[in-house]
Amino acid sequence: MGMETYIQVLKNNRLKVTPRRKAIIGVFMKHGVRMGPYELYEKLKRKLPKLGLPTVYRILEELKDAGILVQSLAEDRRLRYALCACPDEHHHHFTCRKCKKVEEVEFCNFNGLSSFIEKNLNAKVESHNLQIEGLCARCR
Amino acid sequence: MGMETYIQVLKNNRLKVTPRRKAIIGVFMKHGVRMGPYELYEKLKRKLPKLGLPTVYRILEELKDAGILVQSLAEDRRLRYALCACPDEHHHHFTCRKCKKVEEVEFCNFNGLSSFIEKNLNAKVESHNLQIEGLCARCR
DNA sequence: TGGATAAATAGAAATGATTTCTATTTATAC
DNA sequence: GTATAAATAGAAATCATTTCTATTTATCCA
Repeated sequence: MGMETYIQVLKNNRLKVTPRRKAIIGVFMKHGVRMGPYELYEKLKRKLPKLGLPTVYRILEELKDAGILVQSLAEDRRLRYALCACPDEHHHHFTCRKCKKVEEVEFCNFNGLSSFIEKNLNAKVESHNLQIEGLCARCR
Repeated sequence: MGMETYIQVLKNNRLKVTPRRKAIIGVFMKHGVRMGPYELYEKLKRKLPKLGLPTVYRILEELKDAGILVQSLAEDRRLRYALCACPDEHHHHFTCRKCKKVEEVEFCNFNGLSSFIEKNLNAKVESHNLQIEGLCARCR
């Protein structure tokens, strides 16, 4: 998925196409790893010396809501973000615990679990979030 | 699962059976909902006026590592904890987004997804964490 | 049962991530 | 080009979380 497609997603979500937003998406496209606000801020402050950390926080949240980024909880109990290559269809992501690379997992067999819950707990399942970790092909 | 069993889990993990730890487990047994450090601190400070918030943070982390508690990420981007009724066998938990009650889901069909990842990404899957939310039988 | 020992805790303090706020700038629609 | 609302900078506040040290306590063992 190229920058043009992400720009289209921004527009679809009524988010303006600003240099900051494009720059942050660009960093994620360049480095396929998950990153936190401060890491992005550090990587961008040369090109964008006036960038503020609050702006990074806000943009990350907006991009997550738009489906462009996925959020995950890191070992240090903080949130990291990574690019989602296909925001349109439901799927999951695999993160390498060593190099932090995030890869798409275009597969989900949650239906069985979901109907188990609806049947056994009589509950209505609304969302599920799966965080998968391990070692990628290169690091294993 | 009763207090005696949790005490046994503490011992198995070489954690001392202290009044604080028992009190925190007790609060979770009484309220079957997920809670954060400050909520527990508030609920306990009458019975344990000398309890400190850092102690609560530490105990929550220890009980999570021992498998007595499960951790989940709440909407406010903070971590909450809930009791795990069967720390021995792998399973998941369902949280009601309205009343925050946490229920056991003694089922997991992750194998299919796992072998999909190992085959397609040539990665080694080491762990997965599934957060399931919705409306419980009472709140739906 | 009582002392030895390491683990656990209180309490104060520091840390630092995250959020809030206001004035200014900028992307977009017309 | 201009109007408008959205986005941003920058400073400051907030507050969750962690660190540190002295003290207390659970547990082990004689």
